Amino acid sequence: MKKGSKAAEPDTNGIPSDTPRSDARRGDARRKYDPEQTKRNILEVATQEFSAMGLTGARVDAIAERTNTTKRMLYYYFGSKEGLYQAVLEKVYGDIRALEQDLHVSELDPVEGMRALVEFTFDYHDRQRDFVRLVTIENIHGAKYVEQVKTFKGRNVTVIHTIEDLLARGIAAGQFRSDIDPIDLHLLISSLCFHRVGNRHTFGTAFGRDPSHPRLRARHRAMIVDAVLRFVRKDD
Amino acid sequence: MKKGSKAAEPDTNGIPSDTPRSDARRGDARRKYDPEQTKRNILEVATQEFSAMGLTGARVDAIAERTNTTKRMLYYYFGSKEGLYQAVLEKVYGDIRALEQDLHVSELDPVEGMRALVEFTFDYHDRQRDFVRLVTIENIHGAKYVEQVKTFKGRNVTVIHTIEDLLARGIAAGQFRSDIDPIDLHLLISSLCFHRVGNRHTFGTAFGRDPSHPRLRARHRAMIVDAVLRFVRKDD
Amino acid sequence: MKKGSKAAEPDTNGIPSDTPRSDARRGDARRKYDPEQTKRNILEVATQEFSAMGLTGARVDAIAERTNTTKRMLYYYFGSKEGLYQAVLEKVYGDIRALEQDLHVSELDPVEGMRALVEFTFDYHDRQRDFVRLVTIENIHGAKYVEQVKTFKGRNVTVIHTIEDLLARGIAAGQFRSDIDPIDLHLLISSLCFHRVGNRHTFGTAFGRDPSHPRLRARHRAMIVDAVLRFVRKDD
Amino acid sequence: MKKGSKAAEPDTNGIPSDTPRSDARRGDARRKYDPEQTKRNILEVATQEFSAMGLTGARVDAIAERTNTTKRMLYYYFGSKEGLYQAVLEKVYGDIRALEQDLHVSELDPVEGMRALVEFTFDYHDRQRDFVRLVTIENIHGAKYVEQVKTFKGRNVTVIHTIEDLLARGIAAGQFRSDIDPIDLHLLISSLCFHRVGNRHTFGTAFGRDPSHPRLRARHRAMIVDAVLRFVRKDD
DNA sequence: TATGAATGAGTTTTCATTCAT
DNA sequence: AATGAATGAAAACTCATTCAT
Repeated sequence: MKKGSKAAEPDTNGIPSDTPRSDARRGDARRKYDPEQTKRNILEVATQEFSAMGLTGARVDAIAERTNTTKRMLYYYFGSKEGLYQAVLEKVYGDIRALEQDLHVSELDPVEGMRALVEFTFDYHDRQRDFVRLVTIENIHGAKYVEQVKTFKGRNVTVIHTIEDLLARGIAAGQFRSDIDPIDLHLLISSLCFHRVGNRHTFGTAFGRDPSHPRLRARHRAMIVDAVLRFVRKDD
Repeated sequence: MKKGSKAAEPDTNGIPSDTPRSDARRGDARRKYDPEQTKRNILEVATQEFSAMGLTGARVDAIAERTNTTKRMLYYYFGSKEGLYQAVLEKVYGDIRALEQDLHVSELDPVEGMRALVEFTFDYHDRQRDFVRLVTIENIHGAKYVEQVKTFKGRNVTVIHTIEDLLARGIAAGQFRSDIDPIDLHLLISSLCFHRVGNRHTFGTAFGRDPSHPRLRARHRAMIVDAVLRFVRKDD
Repeated sequence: MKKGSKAAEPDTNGIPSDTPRSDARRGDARRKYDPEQTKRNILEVATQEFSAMGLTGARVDAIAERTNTTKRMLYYYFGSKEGLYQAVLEKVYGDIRALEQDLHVSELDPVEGMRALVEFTFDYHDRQRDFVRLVTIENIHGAKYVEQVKTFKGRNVTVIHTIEDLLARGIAAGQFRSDIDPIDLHLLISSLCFHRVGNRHTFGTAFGRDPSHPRLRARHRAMIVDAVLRFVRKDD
Repeated sequence: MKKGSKAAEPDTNGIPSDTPRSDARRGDARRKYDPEQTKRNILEVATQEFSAMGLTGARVDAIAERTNTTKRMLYYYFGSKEGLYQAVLEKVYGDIRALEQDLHVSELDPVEGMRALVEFTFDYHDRQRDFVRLVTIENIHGAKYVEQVKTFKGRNVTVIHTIEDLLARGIAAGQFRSDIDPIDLHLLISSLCFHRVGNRHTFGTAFGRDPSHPRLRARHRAMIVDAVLRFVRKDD
């Protein structure tokens, strides 16, 4: 009944996952049972399925079928469909944090730092469609599952701190306006980066233009950076 | 099995629907056979249910129960769960167009017109959460249902025309930049108005701040208008 | 919702039905309501539908839709789905009787008479597929509906009398064997004429050869006549 | 809700199925998990139900109730009502082939071989009423389900080869006519054996004579063998 | 006589989850 | 640690029939 013995890799759009197989088995002989590997495999497949179908739309059978293991293991490790969904959310939020560490905007000039932050946010959303979709799905469910994800709240403070730092330095340098709330600015940036990915299907249908098309991608990136910089810039 | 005969009103947030009841029941006392009323009633309930639960999450039984009729009528008029969902999409997209007609931005000064357009867009999304949720849900499904809605594609051109007109007049008046694509601008405005509503749950969880709170609402409205105007404004 | 306002004529294979429209309205002014016409229309459509789908497979809605009238009338005139089915059986058995009157085998030489009878039986089954299917369907239901059809039993005696007469004259003339039971002979003839029509689909699928194909038709007709004559002929 | 654990045996009329129970349960006491047994049990019950009620008339619930398992297992193994129906067709057509193998007509004198073939065909149809009914039902459905049964087409060639062999040897021996098409002959034999079983209800109603009555049975058997032999025999 | 709307009981199918091995 | 079989509850959908006009 299984579609194949190898589960397709999730659509990470070229960004390597932080748990490569070769690395995970480092030092091991090829074991028959590898719980970590099994769990990871389930999580990968589940990420795709939940992302593609939503929490209610996803089918436990469908997930199990694309897995290297069976449905029973899914319950063995994650307890329930919802448990698996939460594990997926946890993993996905964990992935993004790893990337954010690489952003050292505090070392940049405020304007350049702001640009870097927006570009990073843009690129991340543009690439991590699964993430965008899962956030969307969570909102359909009133964010009630993400609330239980421990890593969730903490990671968001970081971004705000980054923005606060940028704004403060920009204000001090006479480059930025002083009346901007950092959380509002984060919302503004997020909006611009998120919407074009999350709602690209209805947008594409409505206007016959797919916002994720490579050509548009570059233009949107420039436009969003431009819009944000114009917004924060101090009027002369 | 029925919960009662009083169907809950949909969350239209004070904006009257374009098919007022008084008209539908013209002159009559509560008639037993009133197909239009029956269909409207089903659609209203279904809008809430689909909006709240998603296409897969919604339950036909649950919809029927909150209706004045039975499940059978739902199939009688809409053929299937998906057919009903599509009818809901059609209605919801129809509602926004009706309102757009009332915006006579072409009579306004470009800057004021732009402000009016953004404020309208902001207010609409802020109030019509069902609409925002349904669009989100459609995107989870890759917009495949809205694609089958005949009236959908033509419907959206209007906004673009409005924007084109505003841009042209603003450029002519030396107020606006001349390098802005109208569809991109629409996307930008939409992003700002949509995201804070659609993703308010995860946002609220992340930052302990509900973007739909009345106090934030006004600030966001001003911020978004400001951001858009700064974006389109011609540099001196 | 209706497919069209005109119901397609049943597949009578070129043999005119005994109740042509023009005839039915003879002498009438074009009346708004014509109960006989309505009934006939329903019966024609029902014949096709029951013949094509079986008693359980036929859908009252489907019949009504292809009718000039509505479902309600169907119940008005025929009481129930089963009532309509029985009316169809009655009509179909009535039709065949009308044709049998034209066979005057008693005036023919026994061998020629037998040939004529077999050819008539062959042609009738070959053309009246609806009849064959309905008989088949009745057998699925243990013939419990046809038992209530008044015209049914009577009409079958006629054939047996015809055969008895042929056999008697053939025996007297030294042409036919004297040990043949007329009802058994009728069964034999029926078998040969019925099976190739009733089971032509599985036969066609099994052997890649459609027994109703015109080329085969002539060959089968000759073969069956030949087989029957060889069977009844007296050995020298 | 279950009627009980004793599932009624299908009407195999004394001919053993090719998958005897004793073998399936080899050495074990009644096992709880025995997929083959479960599938076989469902198939047996389904054969009866479909045969008795037709595809549309059969009720999945009714089948499940007479089974040792639940309705769910029926879907687990056969996917759908139609899938189960197809599996029944496949089994039933498989059964007849198995028996055909035991007929070694090639070792017999042509006339005796032909007699043996006809008698086998007669006996098989006479006993396997379920088979006859299912074929009838398939024809109501235009053979569209049997067309999807992979094993079906190849299966039927065997009989034709047998007939070809008999005809060739009979012609060589100067016993048979040389102008007979083997498929036509198969159709002729089938007709005679099938019709009296498949249409015995209407026949019984029409002539007050049940063709499946033991006394008639023997007479029909002899008559059909006689008719076929007279048909193939070479004229002097 | 005629009609479109309405319906309750039933029918097929699906789904997350657990059991026996 | 792992598995294929099994399940009950619920979900979507259908159908012959009747009601109100």
